[in-house]
Amino acid sequence: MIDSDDKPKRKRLSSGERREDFITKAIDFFADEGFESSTRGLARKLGVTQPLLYRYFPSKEDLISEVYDAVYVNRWRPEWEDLLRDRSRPLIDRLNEFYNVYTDVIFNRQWMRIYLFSGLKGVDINRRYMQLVRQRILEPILKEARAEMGLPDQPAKDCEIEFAWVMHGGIFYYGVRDLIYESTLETQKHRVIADAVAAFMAGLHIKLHRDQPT
Amino acid sequence: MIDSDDKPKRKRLSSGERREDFITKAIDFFADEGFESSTRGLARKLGVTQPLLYRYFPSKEDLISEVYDAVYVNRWRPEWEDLLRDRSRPLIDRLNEFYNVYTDVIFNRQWMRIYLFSGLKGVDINRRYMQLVRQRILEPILKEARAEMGLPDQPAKDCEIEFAWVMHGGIFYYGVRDLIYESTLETQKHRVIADAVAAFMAGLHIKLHRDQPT
DNA sequence: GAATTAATTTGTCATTCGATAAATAAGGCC
DNA sequence: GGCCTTATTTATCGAATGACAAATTAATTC
Repeated sequence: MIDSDDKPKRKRLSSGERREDFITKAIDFFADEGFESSTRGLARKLGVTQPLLYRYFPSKEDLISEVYDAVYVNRWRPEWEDLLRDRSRPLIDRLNEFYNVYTDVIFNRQWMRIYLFSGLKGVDINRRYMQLVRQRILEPILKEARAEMGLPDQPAKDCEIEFAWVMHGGIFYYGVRDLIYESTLETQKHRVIADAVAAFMAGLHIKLHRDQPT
Repeated sequence: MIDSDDKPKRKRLSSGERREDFITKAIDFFADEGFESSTRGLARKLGVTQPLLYRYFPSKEDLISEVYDAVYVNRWRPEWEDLLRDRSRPLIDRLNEFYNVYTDVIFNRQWMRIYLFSGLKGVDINRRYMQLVRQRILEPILKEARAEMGLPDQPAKDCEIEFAWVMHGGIFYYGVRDLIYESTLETQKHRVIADAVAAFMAGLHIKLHRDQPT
């Protein structure tokens, strides 16, 4: 009557399948419980015994590294960078579309929590990720803005990059409030993005014209 | 010759002093190592034995609660709210001064890390803190903005509050990048704040006029 | 300076942790 | 259907954890 684990019909997976299953579920597990949670808890969630983990990963830390890769590296979409450089459209449209598709990827509980957990652990993968954002997103945005405004191309100043970071961080923090603290209002995401992008673009116009060297 | 702990001249503190010392150093310790770090590690840092902690706090979780209070509750300055309501000055000046003094308090490694650690733990103190920010900071800002623009007083709309959150979050995230990821540029804090506040105010002007019901 | 109080340490217990070695069993191959 | 490979489990180790009880010692009181 009870369909408890009366029959320990343990399913046997190929090495590759099992490994993939481990990583996929480890993302959920560590996102929920943090990286300090036990390998036994993870094994329970996986439906296997704890030592089996050590047939696939030499240590807990190695497993965690693979989680980082699966979340940060594999979910990055190179076409985002193309989108931002498409000069057939006004930059403000590109920014809106970019932040909508970008947040489609990163605004989920897993991504956000893994990002914050790993940041607090001090692993350098976060620093590398932020360099990626700066070089592949923010600096191209500033380059496109100068082009659209008819200004000569030149490397972005520090304070311009920081200004772009404030918009980016403001949008990011909306996701944190939504997914970590679960305390956003009912405003739709695309509306928040539209307002943030509009304010950024207007502010940047003033800023770039003012900061212009003689 | 060696001034090692040859003489275990253990200093004896009064109950009150010891307790205060514990909390002060526990803030540093947990900010550095996270709340999952051991009470033995904390005791080592305090220069006492681990069971002594349990003479002052019934459990580890009780000690952590006191750390929250010391960081969140006790560092809030009610005069911030007065500053924002001082109509003898332009709102943009008040915002600049507010965010400069506010970030003087929260932009330190302790505050930031404790905030992020506790947020991921899911304790409700973060949610309460964000309610505080909304009610005591953001809603007053929107009220002041309407007054300065000569618009009738009315409760802020959700999307207006979210717009204020984006500025607030953008500035906050600057602190995170600086103190958690240690990867900000050399731009001075007050410059970043000035740009963020200016863009917010300009955007808000447009937004409030546009959103105005007939 | 002896007696008393209370701050602090020593000693310890039951769990839980990451990790390893050895035993077991499921599935593929001929 | 028996053999062989290997995926998986059982059993276990040593270290670390939160917490408690009892012993010790520094400071206070008279």
